Amino acid sequence: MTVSSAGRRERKKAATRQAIADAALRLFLLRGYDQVSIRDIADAADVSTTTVFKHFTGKEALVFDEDEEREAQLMAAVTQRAPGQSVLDALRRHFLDTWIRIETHPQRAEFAHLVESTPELRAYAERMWTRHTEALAAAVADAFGAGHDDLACAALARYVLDIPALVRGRHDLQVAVETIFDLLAHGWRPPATG
Amino acid sequence: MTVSSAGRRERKKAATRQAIADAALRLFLLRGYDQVSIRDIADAADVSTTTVFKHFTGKEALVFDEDEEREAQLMAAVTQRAPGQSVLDALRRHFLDTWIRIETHPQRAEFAHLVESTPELRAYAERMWTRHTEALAAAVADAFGAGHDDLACAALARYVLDIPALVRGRHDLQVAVETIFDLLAHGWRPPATG
DNA sequence: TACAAAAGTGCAATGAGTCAACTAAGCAAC
DNA sequence: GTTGCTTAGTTGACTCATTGCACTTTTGTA
Repeated sequence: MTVSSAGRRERKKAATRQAIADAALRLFLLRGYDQVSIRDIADAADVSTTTVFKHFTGKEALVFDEDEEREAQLMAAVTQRAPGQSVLDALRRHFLDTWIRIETHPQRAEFAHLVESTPELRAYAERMWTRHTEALAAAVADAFGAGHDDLACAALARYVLDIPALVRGRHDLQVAVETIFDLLAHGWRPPATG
Repeated sequence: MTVSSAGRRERKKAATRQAIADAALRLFLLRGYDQVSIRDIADAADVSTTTVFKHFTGKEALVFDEDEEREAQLMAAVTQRAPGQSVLDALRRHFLDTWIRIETHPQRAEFAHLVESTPELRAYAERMWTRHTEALAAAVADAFGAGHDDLACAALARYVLDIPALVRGRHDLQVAVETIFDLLAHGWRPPATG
């Protein structure tokens, strides 16, 4: 029975994890982050509170269950860019094409609002996002054969990862992203004022 | 006796606050952040634990008791820059002159190590620092008569405030800071290799 | 079948942070 | 000075996140 039962444990584990994440998100959206306790989530998912912590490092992590994917996409944008395309250009395209699309997806709206309206989550999201700085910096450095501690690469990585926070709430994300990349490519210029 | 006794309450309050902050820092440096409870601090300062929270918003805030000052300095660097000096230049000078001097001050070393070695504090410090983005962005925007929501100004503010995190741990802060400002002024260039 | 690893449970404990009712010190006006 | 308002501080109980431990159940495997 090795084949048919292979990974039953894995699947059940994944199912439990998903049940917890689903229950958490549902309750958070329904009542607000602060108004939901781990106990509530555990009950809704029909597990014990300790089991919740076996699957997630903390309450905040329950909200951001699918972040590795987006990091991977970002990394891929650099490492698997079209031949002849510059790193900066690859990143710009990634933001304009992939990132904006995801961010403006209708389903994303209420989730975004949840994060937006909970200071604790906003802080966590930002931390989580900028935490990928090292990985992206390494990818950029590799693209140039520079050392992983190269300052210019680290700066580019961080500045690019700041973009989501910077353009948040702008009416025209497209224009906003272009503005930032223009600054990164050509240097900062004073704003044009009447 | 209006003069000599004026604000005795104020002074006592300030004294209590200081006693708490001092006790906290002393214990943190002695035993490490995680190994000190609010209870310990309250006992050392001879107040109740609730009093601690009357003066400080949370445990982390006990460590960063004097941050408004540095924000004010930064703001002043922009608003009170020498005539004819560009904003970017004023900021560069501020970092090279004032910021590096403070950061490399001997007394600062053990404090820096405490923050450095406590992930919770590192995250908090970064958040605290970048939280001033709005204020700095407004100051920069004012310098150009632009609106307070001007994206280019917001980006510059955030990117400048990222500098401490970016150059942390570099052997030559001077060079590191110059590198970043060069990027901000003239755009990003691939690192020179081979 | 028997055994080891992993998933999950229950329970108790720690520690941060909040709340409400109370005490007492400062301060002002009379 | 005494009356009375304001506010710092106290006390103790409470909620909740998070951890550790000992235990049971399930699953994979020899």
